[in-house]
Amino acid sequence: MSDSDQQTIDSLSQKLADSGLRTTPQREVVYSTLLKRRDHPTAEDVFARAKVDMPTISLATVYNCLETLVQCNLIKQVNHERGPTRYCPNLQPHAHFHDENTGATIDVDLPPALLAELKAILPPSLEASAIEITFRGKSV
Amino acid sequence: MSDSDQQTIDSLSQKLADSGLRTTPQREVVYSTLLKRRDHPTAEDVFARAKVDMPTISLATVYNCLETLVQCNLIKQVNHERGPTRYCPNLQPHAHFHDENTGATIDVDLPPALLAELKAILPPSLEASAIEITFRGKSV
DNA sequence: TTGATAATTAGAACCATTCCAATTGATTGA
DNA sequence: TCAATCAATTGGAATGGTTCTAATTATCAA
Repeated sequence: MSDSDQQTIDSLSQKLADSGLRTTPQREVVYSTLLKRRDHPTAEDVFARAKVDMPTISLATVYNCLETLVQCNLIKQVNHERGPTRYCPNLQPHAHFHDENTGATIDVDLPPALLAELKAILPPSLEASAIEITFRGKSV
Repeated sequence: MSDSDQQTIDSLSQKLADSGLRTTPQREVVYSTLLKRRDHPTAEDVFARAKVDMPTISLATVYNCLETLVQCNLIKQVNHERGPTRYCPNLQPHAHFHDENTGATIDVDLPPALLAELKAILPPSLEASAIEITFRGKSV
């Protein structure tokens, strides 16, 4: 394991501990799987990749770990139409572009000013805790 | 049926015909159900409401009709996390606010200028055909 | 009217996800 | 150190929204 991997596992342990949760080998494998290839894998994708490092891990555990990581704010869920949920370790404010040609999900940085403008369109009675912006289209 | 209902059914027929599809009693009932209460019902909701006017309609037909209406650009699908798909006859550019208190989905008008700014954050290689903006939060 | 095509229908199948009950693993306190 | 307790993992069953299938019914065009 590289130094930077060890560092990210440290921050994983930190955030888990903050929520009173344990650092388990399964959680480490699932989290490092997401960091390794940031291509918005599904739970099944993560399962397949995690099994390379830990052949005994179960799909149920992958779901459990992903949910835990989401709750600890280490990763984000990405939904597109009714497809399977995808997972994303990018914590910066960003939008998603769904490429209809390839099926790929691409991160698009979101300028803070635009985020503020978006929040401003809400009537005062509505207080947003999260915004999700999704583009659908084709890459040329 | 009121004059305005008849008018909307006329535009339904028009758009269906444009796509080479027939105007059926089921499609009329499903469409008018969506116009009657614009509260983003699920397919099951639409089914329950449509049955009042047409007790023999089936859930499969409701799904078929909703899909047809989406394809004819008469209604929009709204997805939120992994909940059931909801349906919306509002064709103006708008965002959705999901109220965590009530579960309600609220339309929020989207200024054209903001829409343009959003499209501008995409790299030139990505051409968006649709944008979806969803807020999650609480109403106060 | 007749044949072709479109639409509806009931129920089966699907698939991502969640639930459940049993087991395994880790931590705490005697 | 050794229980006792609690957390986490596991395989498989169950769930729920949606889609598929095959049969029937309705509509249209010749």
